[in-house]
Amino acid sequence: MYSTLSKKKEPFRTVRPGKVGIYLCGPTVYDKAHIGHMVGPVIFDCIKRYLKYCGYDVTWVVNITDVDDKLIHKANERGISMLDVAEENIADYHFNLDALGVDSVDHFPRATECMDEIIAIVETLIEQGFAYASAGDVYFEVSKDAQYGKLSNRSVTEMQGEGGGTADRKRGLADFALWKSAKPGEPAWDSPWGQGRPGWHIECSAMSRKLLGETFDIHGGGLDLVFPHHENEIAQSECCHGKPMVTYWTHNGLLRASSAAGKVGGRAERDSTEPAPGEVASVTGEAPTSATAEEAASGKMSRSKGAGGLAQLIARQGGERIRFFLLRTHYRSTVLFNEPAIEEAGVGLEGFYRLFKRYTRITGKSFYDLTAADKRAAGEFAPAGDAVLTAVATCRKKFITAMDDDFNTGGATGELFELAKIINKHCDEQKLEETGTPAATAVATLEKSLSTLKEMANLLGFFLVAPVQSGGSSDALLGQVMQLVIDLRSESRAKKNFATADTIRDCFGPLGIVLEDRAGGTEWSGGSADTLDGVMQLLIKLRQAARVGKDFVTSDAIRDRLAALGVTLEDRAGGTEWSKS
RNA sequence: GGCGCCGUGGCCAAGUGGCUAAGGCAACGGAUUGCAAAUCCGUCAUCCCCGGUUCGAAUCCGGGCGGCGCCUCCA
Repeated sequence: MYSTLSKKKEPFRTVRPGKVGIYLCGPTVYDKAHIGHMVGPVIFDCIKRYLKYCGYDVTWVVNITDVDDKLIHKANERGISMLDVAEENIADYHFNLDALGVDSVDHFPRATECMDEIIAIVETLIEQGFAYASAGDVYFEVSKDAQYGKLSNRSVTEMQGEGGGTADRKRGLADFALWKSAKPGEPAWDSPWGQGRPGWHIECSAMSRKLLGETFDIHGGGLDLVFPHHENEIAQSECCHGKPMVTYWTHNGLLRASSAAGKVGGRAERDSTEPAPGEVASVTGEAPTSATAEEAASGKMSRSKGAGGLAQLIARQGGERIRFFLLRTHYRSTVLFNEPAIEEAGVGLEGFYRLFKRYTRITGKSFYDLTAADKRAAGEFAPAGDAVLTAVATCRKKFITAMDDDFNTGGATGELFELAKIINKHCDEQKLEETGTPAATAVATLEKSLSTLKEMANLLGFFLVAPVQSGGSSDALLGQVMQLVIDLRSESRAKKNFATADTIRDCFGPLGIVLEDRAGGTEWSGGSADTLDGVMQLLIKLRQAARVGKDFVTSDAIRDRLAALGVTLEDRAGGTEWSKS
C-alpha cells in the first residue's frame, strides 16, 4: 500500500490485529456534489470491500463538514439557515453515493456534532504550548512543531504566506486557525475563548479520534488536500497525542476536464478564458454529443459537473458506468473526465450484462442470485484438471495479485474481461445454448466460473444489483414501436394479407391495446407497464412468420426499423430476444 | 520561484529490471448467421527524445521536450 508520507509502497500492517480504521475526508456541504467528489468514496469503497475480503474488520468513516465560511455565505445568500443548506446537500451527497454503489461507509460524523471533542483538542494544544488564543481566535503555532511540513515536504520558511485577513492576530504568518470567533449573527458555539466555530482542519482531527482513536490505519482524500489540510491535521493530532496519527496517508488523483487545464471544480477551470477548440473531439476520436461537446470545447463544463450536474449525469449514464469509469484506472492517477469516455466504459460493461443473460438462457437462473465467496480463503478452489477452471483460477489469482498491489483496480478490471471471455468461449465450445439439455458437468463449470466472476466483481462493487430497465424512454419507445406494428398491419392489409393483419389485432387484445381504423390512419390506445415487451414479442413473431415464408424483405424491414429506434434483435437457438440500447 | 506527478498502439489503460509489453473501445479479416446481432478466432505498439548504468530497461540514473497538480477554499 502506497503512503504519501513515505512516498513509497509499504507492506500492509494494522495498528490493531485484524482491524482497520479508515478515515476519508468528505465534502463541505455548501453546494451539490460534482463527480470529483465521488472519486474518493468509490475507491475507498473498493478498499474496504477488499480488506474485508482479506479478513479484516474494517471501520470506515467519512466526515461531513457542515459548518464553514462557505456554508454561512450560502445560507445568507439564500436566506435560509446554515443547517438547511447542509441538510439539502447532505441528501444530495447520499443520493450520489447510493447511485454509485458506495454503501459501505460506517459513520458520517458531522462537525457540528463533535464540538466537545474539537474544543478538548484545542485546549490540550494550548496547554502543551502548540497553540495560542488571540482576540477570540485560537491559532496553531506552526514553528512549535518541528515535524511540520513532513507530509507535503515543505519547510515553514517556504510557506510564509501573507497570513490572510487575520495576519495581525497571528504570531507567524503560516499559523492556521483552530477556532474562529463568531461575528454577530453567525452560527456559534460556546467555548473557553468565547462564541465561535472550529477551523476547518481541527474537525478532522477530532472526528477521527472520536471514531477511530488516536492512531489509526488509513487516512484518505484527494491529492489537493495534502497541503494544507492534511499537513495541519497531522500537526494537530500528533502534537496533541505525541504519537503517529495515521499509518497510511492515501491520496486519490484528481479528475480533469478533458479539454481544459485544471481539475474538475478547480480554480483554473473557473478562471479559464481561453477555449481549446477541437480538443474534445481529439480525445476519443468520435463526435461527442451536443451538450457535452459545447461544454467541453469551451473549457467549462460546469453544467455537467456542478450543481445538479452529477445527478443528471447519473440519470443519463447510470451509476454503474460511472463507477466503472472511475475504477478502470489506478486511483492515484489523474483521470480525464468527459462523457464519451463514460459511454465507452459502458460499452464494455454491456458485454458482461449479455453474458449474464446468456447464463439465464442456459440455466433459467439469474447471475444476481449466484452465491460467491466473500472471503479470500473461501474462494480458493482446485481446478481438478479442468482446462476452463484452470484458466479461471489463473484469472482469479492475477486479479488478487493486482488488488494486493496498492489496490490496482485498473489491472484487476482487465482480468474481469479476460474471465468473461473464458466463460463465453466455454459456452460456445460446449454448445450450451444449442442443446436442449446441456451436460451437467459443463453447466457446473459455467456456474463455478460465473461464481468466481461474481466474487471478483463484488470486490470492485460491480454487478451488485440487476440494472434497471430504462424507464423514462420506454413510453416514447412504445409509441414508436406501435407505429411500426401499425405500419406493418397497414401493409398487410394493402396486400390483402388479412391473416397477418388480424393476427396483429388479435394479439393486442390480451395486452389491453385497442386498435381503431379511422380515415386518417390507425390509432391505438390502452396498454400497461408490460405492453412494450408484449408488442415486441408480437413483432418478433411476425418477423419469424415472414422468415418462415421466405419473406425476407418484411423480416429485414422489421429488424432494420427497430434498429433505427435503438432496439436490437438477437436470434438464438431458443428464440429471438430484444434489447434497447 | 519552492514541492510534486505524468508522457505505453487511433482512443482509454495495466505493467516499474529479464518469457512472445495485460485488458477495454474502435478498425479490419475469419468462423457462425438466410442477411444481421451476439459470441469466438486472428491482425494492429518496442513503450516522448538523447545519453548513461546493466549480461539485460518501457521499467534505474542524467539531460531535454511536452502535459498536469499543490504552494489560497477545494475530493
